[in-house]
Amino acid sequence: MAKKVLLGMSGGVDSSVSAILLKKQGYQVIGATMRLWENNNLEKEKNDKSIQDAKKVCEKLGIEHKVFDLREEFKKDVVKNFLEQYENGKTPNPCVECNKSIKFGAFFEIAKKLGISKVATGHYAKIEYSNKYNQKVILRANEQKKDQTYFLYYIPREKIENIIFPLQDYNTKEEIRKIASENNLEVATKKDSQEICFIDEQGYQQFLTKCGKIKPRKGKIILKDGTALGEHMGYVNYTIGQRKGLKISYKEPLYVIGLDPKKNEVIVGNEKDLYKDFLFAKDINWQVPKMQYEGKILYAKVRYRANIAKCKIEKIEIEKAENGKVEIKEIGNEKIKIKFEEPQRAITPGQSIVFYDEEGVLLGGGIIE
RNA sequence: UGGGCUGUAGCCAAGCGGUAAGGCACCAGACUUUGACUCUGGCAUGCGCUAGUUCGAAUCUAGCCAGCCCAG
Repeated sequence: MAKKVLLGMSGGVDSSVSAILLKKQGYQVIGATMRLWENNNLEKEKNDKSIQDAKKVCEKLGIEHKVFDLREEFKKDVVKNFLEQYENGKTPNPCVECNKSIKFGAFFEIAKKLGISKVATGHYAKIEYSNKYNQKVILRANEQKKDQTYFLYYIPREKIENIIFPLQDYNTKEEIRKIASENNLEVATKKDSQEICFIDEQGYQQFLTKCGKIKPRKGKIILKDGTALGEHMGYVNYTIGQRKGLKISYKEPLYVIGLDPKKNEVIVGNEKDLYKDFLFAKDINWQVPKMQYEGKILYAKVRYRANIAKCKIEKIEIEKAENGKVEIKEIGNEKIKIKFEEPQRAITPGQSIVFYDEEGVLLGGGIIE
């Protein structure tokens, strides 16, 4: 009997082609689309459309299609955290949390209940057995530009061996689209999705106000030395490194270099002020045995689209609660200090630092403080 | 009131007789699993106003207006 695999299908090109590839490899594929976020009719329609698209693909391929309602989980695990982080002046990356809790969390559990041990998604990333680490590891995609491993570092290590990324041997989106059109899939020309999936055209500022009940208050925009230059519309609307929307004319471009939620201030400076060569991170998850890496040279990305930079873990501390006891957390309880060889631009609290080895193996990552 | 200085796009600013640089801001598009960054494109038929000199004026002249500074 063919091995079963539960494939997450968004109705897009990538996951549809994944279905084709898995089938070709001899798997019994069960397609599944998740309802994650529905706050109004428009969003419901969007979800229904995605489900319809995925269903059509499954029908064409002669595979089973299921729909799962994970709205509660999504709200609890992803959206809540997203809102809290913004309120604290951080810039969260919900996809990281979603992959851990939803796509490779709740979705994984559903598969298990259905008696399916393998889960697949249309991510651009690779999984291979590594002799070096003696386990299956996630690797960067062939094409660096499309690589999505940045969002995958929170997947618990033991789950990797049951994950399949069917697109892993392809290099470009064009190849994927070609396969889709060769198989006469309507979704072949569907536009790439972008932005955060639960944020609509109105943008995240609207979202924070409506769903998070965050009331942005006006405040000062200041330079490092305290000179007031203008007024902001609420610190939640800014992220470090941001240039657009400050509405301040100055002798040179100004960038946000810090947020102060307590004083409700946005701190700006010039481009040079954006560079730092160290950072602290917490909630670290390692996907390979970590002990081999303390003090060693690693490669890391500080933002999804940042370049990979050489760095070193200077210090690893175990986080302790106020009573001095070691905190037990689901994800690691370490706090680490990273030192970069070259200063990095716009290191932003709430974003992730993701580590790789020199061969592109995803080692792990954490949240920047 | 007298003396001096200034007046170029939303902000800053070059130009000093030959047909309006640049920066910031803003807008549009590209890129994007971050409304970040980056990239590309757009952005004064007109230089406080009015008259004059000149083939030709933002540039020279006169008057007026506005703002700033110093004197009293």
